[in-house]
Amino acid sequence: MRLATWNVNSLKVRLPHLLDWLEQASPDVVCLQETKLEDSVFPADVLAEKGWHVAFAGQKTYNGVAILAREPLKQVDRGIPGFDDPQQRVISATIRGIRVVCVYVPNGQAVDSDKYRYKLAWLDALQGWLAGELNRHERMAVLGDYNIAPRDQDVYDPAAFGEGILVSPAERQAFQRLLQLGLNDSFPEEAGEEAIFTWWDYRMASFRRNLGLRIDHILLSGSLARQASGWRVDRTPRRLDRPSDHAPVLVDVPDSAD
DNA sequence: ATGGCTATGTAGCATAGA
Repeated sequence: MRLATWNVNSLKVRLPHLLDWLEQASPDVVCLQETKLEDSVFPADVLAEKGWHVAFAGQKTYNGVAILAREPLKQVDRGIPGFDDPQQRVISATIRGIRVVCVYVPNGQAVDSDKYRYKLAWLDALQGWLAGELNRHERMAVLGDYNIAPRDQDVYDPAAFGEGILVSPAERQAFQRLLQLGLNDSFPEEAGEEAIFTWWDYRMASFRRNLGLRIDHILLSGSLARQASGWRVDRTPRRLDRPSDHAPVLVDVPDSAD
């Protein structure tokens, strides 16, 4: 079972890229972020024609998340229970016995801004919710755009970022608290510096110069993490005309026979 | 030099992203 996450930065613009990529990369489950589409205009028909089951939670202009799967999605839930939020940033579903949670973590804009405080509160709510979810679901995957680079090596120029957003101690601590729940980063510890970034700024020819960040992550519960393999970033869609600024991240986990 | 793009909503720029 191949799991993937991709911040498409407008599904309207990126739908052709997505359809091509689904054929090329042959994932079984795909979490999308920043669809920027209201539910009434989500391209469910086009995806259904290609054999995809879909669940989505969108809004106008901003945010929006979706899960695509080769098999039917069960127990679809939207948002973080108990955290009242008009921003559509979370959708979850069970596919083939795996609880899949798709997250679009707030950006934070600037340290100490209202949006930064919202980001930290949001992460706190996410952690509280996932703690319980992990007790209910042994096989669980939390995929998405976390807007956090966990280590200095995940940033092309750590000095330039200092303690700003995406790398600030409070954000990194929030990420570590997710790991402490029993979620494991499927990113291999032994990975070098090559091909680990998942986002490159549109400006400054950042992609060509590989000035990027690793901010999209696939976290797995223990039983899944022990058997996961093949973590990788697929940079091919980032090379196309009018690309998303994020590249898809994939990992393979074993199919549960039952 | 702290910018440089891109997408959206909306009709010349403002907001947001990371």
